[in-house]
Amino acid sequence: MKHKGQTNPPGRIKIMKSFSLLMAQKDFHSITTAEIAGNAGVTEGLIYKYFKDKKELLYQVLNDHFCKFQTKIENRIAKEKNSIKQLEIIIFSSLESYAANRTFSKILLLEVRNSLDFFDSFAYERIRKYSRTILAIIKKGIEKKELKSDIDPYILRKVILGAIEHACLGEIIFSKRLDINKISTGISNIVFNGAKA
Amino acid sequence: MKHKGQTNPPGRIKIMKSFSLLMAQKDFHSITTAEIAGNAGVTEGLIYKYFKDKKELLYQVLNDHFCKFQTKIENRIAKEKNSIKQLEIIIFSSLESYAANRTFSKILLLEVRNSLDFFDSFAYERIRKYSRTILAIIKKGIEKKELKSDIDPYILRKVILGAIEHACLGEIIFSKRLDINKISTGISNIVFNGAKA
DNA sequence: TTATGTGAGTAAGTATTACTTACTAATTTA
DNA sequence: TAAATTAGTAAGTAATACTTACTCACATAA
Repeated sequence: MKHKGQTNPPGRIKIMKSFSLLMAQKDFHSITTAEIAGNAGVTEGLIYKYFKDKKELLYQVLNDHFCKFQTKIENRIAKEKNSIKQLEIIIFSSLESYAANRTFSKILLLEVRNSLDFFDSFAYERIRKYSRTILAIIKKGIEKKELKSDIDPYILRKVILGAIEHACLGEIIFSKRLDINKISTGISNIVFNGAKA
Repeated sequence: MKHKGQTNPPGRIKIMKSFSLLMAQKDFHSITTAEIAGNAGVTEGLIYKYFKDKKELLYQVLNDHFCKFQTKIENRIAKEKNSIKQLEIIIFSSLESYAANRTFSKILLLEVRNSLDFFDSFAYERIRKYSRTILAIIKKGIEKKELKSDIDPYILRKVILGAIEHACLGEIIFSKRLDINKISTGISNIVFNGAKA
């Protein structure tokens, strides 16, 4: 019997909670279905009633977290008109979100990417949408002459996203503190003003 | 009986070649030890004579590729004195290396990071060394006033490495072509001159 | 009231897979 | 030439992701 995904029964919630908790402690592959079910207080079989496989459970957890982040950031951006300010909000908010939610960060930066399945998932579609938003801001910024006309919008997006992700990576892996203010102003300074003397 | 790692017997070479070939086709976790051994024309047991486990095989392959890359880039950098030029060489050479060797790129950008074991590996030590080289160039650049004195060397390194990695990511995942020249000059332009009009 | 369909959950598998053990055969070294 | 080391094999085993076939509770309609 297949689950239609309309309701959210207690078993399903318990499985996701149990999995999130375990993800905070160890990496995806070393978490077993027996563990997930055991900590959730359900049987292993139930996992497969609600999720196609272990990976889909991972993608669902990621999607849930990303959803909350996305609405928050969109509200913040809407309050600003200047494109550079908007991009600064994106840099700051992304760092803030990574710092505040380590499990989410670990999944997004380290775990989901190694399987091509992810790029067909609903969670990835959400990320693409976010990425398109950034591109739109950059293009608008060039149009309004707030950004240089000779820069490639796609490459600027890559630089910004890459810088954000790389800035968090070490800190996430080794569970270090993230000085959000310092890093976000540092990135903005380099990306917008340049490093050349 | 344990292998001491002094020699490089045919079986070991065949296993690494077989594994590299499979990595070009699918992701790490969906490659089985039976497949590796089968394609190499050896038995499964032999894998565990030369490698502690499947992960160590992955790290070894990465290490081999990285080794070649590192000597090449160090020669190129040595020929340059200006720190900005040196960093431009790093950006270009990294992109070139990622583009030329997809298997290596996939392993480095997508596969090794999800296990903490990697960060204890010999391969990671090599990456740290490379990373220290970049930092040294940046610090020297600030000293020589080729780079602005108000930028944080650690953050500039993060921006550069993040931009490089992110620039390749999509192209690696979806097997697209990489326009190295365009992307490397694009990144350099933004990082050194800034995006603000 | 009773029949029926459905969603939530369980119990007991199975096939696959990473890894182990205990063994040859060949080659090097003393 | 004897001993020790290295290269390699064959046949396991324990664990794990996933499957199958079932029960129970409950809503709704005849």
